[in-house]
Amino acid sequence: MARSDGQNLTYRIVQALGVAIVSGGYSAKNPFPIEADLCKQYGASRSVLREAVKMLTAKGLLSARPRQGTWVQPEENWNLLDPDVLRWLLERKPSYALLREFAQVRLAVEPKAAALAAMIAPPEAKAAIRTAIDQMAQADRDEDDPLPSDIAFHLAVLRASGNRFYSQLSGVTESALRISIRMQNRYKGVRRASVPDHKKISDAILAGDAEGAELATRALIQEALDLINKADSDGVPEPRKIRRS
Amino acid sequence: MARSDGQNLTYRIVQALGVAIVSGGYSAKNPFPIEADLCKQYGASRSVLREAVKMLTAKGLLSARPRQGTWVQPEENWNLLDPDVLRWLLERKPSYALLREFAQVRLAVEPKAAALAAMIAPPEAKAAIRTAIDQMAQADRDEDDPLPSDIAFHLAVLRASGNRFYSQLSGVTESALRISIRMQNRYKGVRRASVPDHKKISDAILAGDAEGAELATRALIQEALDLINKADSDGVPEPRKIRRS
DNA sequence: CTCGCGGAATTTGTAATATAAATAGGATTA
DNA sequence: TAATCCTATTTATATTACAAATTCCGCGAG
Repeated sequence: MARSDGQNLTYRIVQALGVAIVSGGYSAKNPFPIEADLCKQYGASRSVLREAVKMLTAKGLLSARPRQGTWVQPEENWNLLDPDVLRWLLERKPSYALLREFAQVRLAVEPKAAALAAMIAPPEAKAAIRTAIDQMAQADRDEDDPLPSDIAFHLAVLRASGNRFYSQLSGVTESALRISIRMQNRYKGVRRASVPDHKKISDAILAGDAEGAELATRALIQEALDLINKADSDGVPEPRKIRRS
Repeated sequence: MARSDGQNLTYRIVQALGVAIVSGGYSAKNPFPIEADLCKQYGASRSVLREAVKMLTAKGLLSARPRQGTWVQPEENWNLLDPDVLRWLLERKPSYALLREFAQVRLAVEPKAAALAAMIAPPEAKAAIRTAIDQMAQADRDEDDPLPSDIAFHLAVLRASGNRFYSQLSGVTESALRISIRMQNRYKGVRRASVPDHKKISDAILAGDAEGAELATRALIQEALDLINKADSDGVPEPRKIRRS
């Protein structure tokens, strides 16, 4: 995994700074430090520190110039669709606004992905969908945590679409789905995901019914979106941070 | 601009390596070089070179380990939605497949963005849409290049949606739109974009007609998608590379 | 007093070198 | 043959030095 595993120093600093930045830890009255200070703060050499800063720059979080120092980019320049950035945001600064916007993305994309999957998914991709839905049902029967198979199902559909951008979203999606679904299930007061609703989607895809898959997916995600809006307007506290792994 | 302006050595190397990677310039028989060789090749110090490699790592293109060297990640790990990565891909290795997949994304997202814009766009956002459509009409009358205002229109709609992910896509979209629209216009044999079709969208948004905006947008983009598929099946040569700026 | 100019100071950019850590691959030995 | 150790290679980290960009301040001319 080339992710920020925290194995080596550079990635640990990327992680720490990335979280601090998206959490709003730097501002006008607490500007982003200069290299020398960051070195002291993290007890790292200038090399590693600069490499970490460069990685965050590549993700649109930072920018630097000689004599002016390094500063946090305005939020609209952040690469929100970078898996790391989105994960940091959702884990450290979850908000109904962000969950709603992400649900809107899902509402736009997943039904189309399901339709494409119904039309062109190769056998292996269909098998992955079938496996996921089976495991969901299994978890439901055993009263296990349905979250992993729920996520796996949505990812499998996105991948089965054969569209590289949709597949890409699945990487972005994993952490977002984790939070969305968890919130959804907690709010509903049940730990069960709605197996029948998911089954409807997979049946349609496996049967090659594009329109049915699209409609069923739209219905499922619309429900999730409605739930977020309801929780928001009901004044339910924002979903809490994820515990450190 | 924190983009790869080519201003300083690091960004020039990021650009050069990024392009080489997405163009498929490295493979089993031509593996990614070790740091020492890259330093010689680009006449750069190890510091700069490592910083450039780290930036590409942050975009999912590379991965490295002691003793094993640095290697190109499988394509499914690339951050396709990173503006740099997508631009490199489209400028250097345009293909109908990629254009089609991107059009599918637009088909999923832009109608929803238009609908949201109709519902909640603040006055400034609506003004931006109005300006863009006016300039399109102007360019049409004057027989100027309609491309810039065409792009501006689509970006304005995405931004007006108030959804940060959609706005994000607009950054990603800019270069993709440039190629898509150019291809579209060239293939149609006209340099004119279809002003009436765009006008229909903006009218609906400005009137607060969400459904109308969604439908009109879907129609426009479906047409673009059909065009790509037709050009592909007609065996029209792939869109050519963009000239160096 | 104001404007412009130049020099000093600060901060990132680049270079060069040295050492540590990880690990693949070969040599050695039981 | 198999387990172990050794060595070579490559990235990871640290340190130092200097270059380049740019702000800021002070000084002098008008």
